[in-house]
Order: sequence, then structure tokens, then C-alpha cells
Amino acid sequence: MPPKTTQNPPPRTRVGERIDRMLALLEQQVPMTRRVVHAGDTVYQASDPLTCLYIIHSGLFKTVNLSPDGREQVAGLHFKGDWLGFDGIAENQFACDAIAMDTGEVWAVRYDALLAACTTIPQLLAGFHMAMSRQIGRDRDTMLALCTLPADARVADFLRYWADSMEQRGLRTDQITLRMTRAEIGNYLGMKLETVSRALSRLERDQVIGFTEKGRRDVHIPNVRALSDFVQRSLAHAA
Amino acid sequence: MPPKTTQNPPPRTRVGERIDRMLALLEQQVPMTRRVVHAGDTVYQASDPLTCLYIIHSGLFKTVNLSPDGREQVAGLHFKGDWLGFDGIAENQFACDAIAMDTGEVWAVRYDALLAACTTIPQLLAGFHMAMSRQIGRDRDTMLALCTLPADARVADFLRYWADSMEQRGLRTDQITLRMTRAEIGNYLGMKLETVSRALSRLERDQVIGFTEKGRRDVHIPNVRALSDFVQRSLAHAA
DNA sequence: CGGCTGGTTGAGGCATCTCAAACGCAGTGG
DNA sequence: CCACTGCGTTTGAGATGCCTCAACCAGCCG
Repeated sequence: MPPKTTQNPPPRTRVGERIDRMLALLEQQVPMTRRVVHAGDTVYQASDPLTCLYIIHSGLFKTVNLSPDGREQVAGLHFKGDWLGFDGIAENQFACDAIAMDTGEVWAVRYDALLAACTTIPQLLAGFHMAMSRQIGRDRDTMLALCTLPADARVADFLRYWADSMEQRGLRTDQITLRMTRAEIGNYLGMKLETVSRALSRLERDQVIGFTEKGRRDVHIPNVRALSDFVQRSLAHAA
Repeated sequence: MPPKTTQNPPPRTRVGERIDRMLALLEQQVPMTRRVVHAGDTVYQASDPLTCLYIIHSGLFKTVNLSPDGREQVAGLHFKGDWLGFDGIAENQFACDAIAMDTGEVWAVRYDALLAACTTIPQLLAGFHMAMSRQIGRDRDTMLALCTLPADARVADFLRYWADSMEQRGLRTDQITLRMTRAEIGNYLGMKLETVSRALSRLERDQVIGFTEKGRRDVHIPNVRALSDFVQRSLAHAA
């Protein structure tokens, strides 16, 4: 039996509380429509006109960026409390596809209604800006990882980010289900699926992660710190 | 004598007009302080508390992201009309260093004053959000290039972006001065300085760019389209 | 002049990609 | 129940693009 770091009910977290406050604020102050989605459903598509932004109430989403010449990339992963659609504000139409990777619920908020509400509710405006800012910060960190980490470490860092996101939201982090194929992970991390597979195998061999019973899609993470340590070791070893 | 695509005075451009309108709006409606900077000056540093955002009135700036373990990366390049400091809104303190690469001027606007003005001037709020959104879109495009383009194409795409940015602002695009060393370019693009140097040499050999007289820091771009074409050829050749 | 910084170029090594084979699992239809 | 197929994964072997290391060059400044 693998070691458990925690099996307690979700603890209240600072991030979790912030998210809940924001959701409650929206619910009370801004008209919105709830929408239940299932794996594969698109929330919006590139070139759709922007009328709504979407905030994730539950579930897991990806945004897929694609260039005129047909290259495409998973540009971001989004969890409860994240917004979808910031990319569309500049041109008044979306620049990515936003796709559900799992059953979940998004709240659609008309952008004009949101702005109207923001003029009278400062916390709403502040929360909105913080969300955009956080998105920018995350993208920057992703770029940093892409540019400075070798493949193995990039995969480890990816898992660490996933686990951190779960933890911040009060969800269990010791066992996560990757709802992405190796090819998708590779696309996100800028490497080929075989490289992802090898990296995961090495992480397993080093006891940093484990796989649960049948199938190798659920990842067992006994200790999130071990992932960070693995990244650091990769860097130290290179130097 | 190299061919000239244009030697006209800067044409009015749509982007240029948008930028000028935004600058004028700020000037009229929001208290701000102008600050002249020179190459190497820092506009703000990571972990500084955020009180102001900065909009670029002239000059060229970079933002440098750094991780706790000491890795660092040039995360963005910023021209006239771009804002600096979005990264700091989430945590109320900056997450990057913002550094001038040239003589220029930034306008510092207190964030609280900006928000206050935004509540009464909808165009200001709209412009502000568009700027953040544009930043997100750019970061996404950068990630796409990092993940899908080989080194040569990445350098070509970098130059294309630079030239496009100049053109959008009504500046001449046939000859640009890279105020970055090869090492800095490489850091930004996720490759080593030697690789950048080789890529530039190949672009020169293929007549896609030229170098002006002495020194190889000024790049001559007779035709921006040729850079895009080079990128496409790299992709086609790979497939 | 001599030292320094930044750039170019070559040779060899290594990380990642490519190509290929085989496996496990789920779904389907006999 | 058992082929049989299809998709996602793993693993190996060889190719290659980029990195590393090193030499050399050009401009700049004290």
C-alpha cells in the first residue's frame, strides 16, 4: 500500500476562499447563465465574437492556441475559479479554443454586464484584474519552464503545477487523473509523446511518482515536494 | 545599395492611432508622472510593491522573469503604448524586473488612481483591459513559437515580430537595431547564443536579412514577408 | 597597445526526435 | 466467450538538431 500524505477532507485554503468569494460575488451581483459541459465540449472557439467571459465553477479545461498556418498548441490549463476568454477582449473575438477536459460547469457572464457591475463594485473589478494578472504570471512561468528546463524536469514541473493547483483548491493531491494523452502533454510542454512517456517512466523509477494499478493514466504523487526536488536535481546535475 | 521598401515619413496606422488615443486619454484624465529612462535603467523590480503601472511613451523595454532557484528569462519585449506591470496586480507586488533597453520615457500612473478614473471613463477601462488581453495573446503566441518552431524559424519569427511591432507604430521596418546581445536573444527564444548567431548567418546567406556596414548588430530587413516565408519554408521542409 | 566584451565559426557530444515494434485495454461483433 | 480492431502507451535503435567547448576575430576603451 502506497504511503498517504493526507486523507483528510479538503482543508480550507487561502486560494480556495478567494475563489469562493469571487464566485459568490458574481452570483449575487452579475447576471449569468450556468452551463454544464462534458469532456470534449467547446466553451468557445477561436474567431467567435466575444460576448461572454466564463468562470469555471467546476471541472478542468484547456485553451488551444492555433496559428494561421495550422500549428496548434495547448496553451493553458484551467481549474475552478479561473476565467476563460481573456484572450478575446483585445479584438472582441476569441483567439483560442476553450475545451472541457472533463464534466464541469462554467458560468457565462456577459462582458458588458460585468463591466457595468465593476463600476459600482470595486472588489469585483479588483478580482477581475487579479485574475487577468495571474494568467499573465502563469504564462510567464510556463515560458520560463519551456526555455530553461530539460524534458524530464519539464514533465515533473508540469505535474507539480497540477498538484499545486489541486492543493490550492483544497482537492486531494496524492492521486491525480491526467485527462490528457501523452501527445497532449507533449504538445503543451514542447516535446514529443515518446519523450513524455520516457520522462514519466524515469519519474516512476526514481519513486517520485507512481502509477495506480491498471493503466498508467492515473498518477500517484506521494509527495509534491519530491517533484520540486527532482526539478532542482535536474538543474544541479546539468551544471 | 540595398533596396528600400519605404523611406516615407511614418504613415498613420490603426494601431498607432489607438496608442495615441490611449496616451492622450491618460494624459487628460489621470494624474501621472513622466520618467525618462536610459538603457539599463530599471522601471521596477520583482518584489517591489505595486503602486504604479507604467505605460511606455517611447523607447524599448524588456521584462525579465526569474524563478526562486535563480533561472531567469527575458519574458517580454515592450514598445510604445505597451503597459508595464500587469504581472504585479495579482499579488500587489511585481513578479518581473522591467528594464529599459534604450533611452525612452514611461508614464507612471498610480494603480488606484487609474481604477478610480476607470469607473467614470469607460473607454479608459476598455483600453486597459484590451492592453492586458493583448499581453496574454502575445505570450500565447510566444509559447506557440517556442514549442513548434525550430531554432532558425524561431529567430526569423522573432525578427518578424519586431518588425511588425515597428510597422504597427509607424516606424521604419527596413532597418532595425537590436538592442540585445545574441545571448539575450537566445535567452528569450530558448536557445544558446551560438545557435542565434548561426541562425542569423543562415538568414543572411538566404538573403532574408542583411547586416549593415560595420558590426552585425543592426539588421536590415528588406522585406518582412520574406521572414514569414522563411518560417513557413522551415515548417514545410520538416514535413 | 592590451584587455574586454560581443560575435562568428568549427568539431564533437548529447538530448531529443524519428521510426518502428510490441503491448494493454476497451469496445465490437461473431 | 473469444477474436479482432483501434487507440494510447512503452520501449528500443538510429538519426539529427542543438549544445558544449574552443579558437579566433572585431570593435571599444582605458
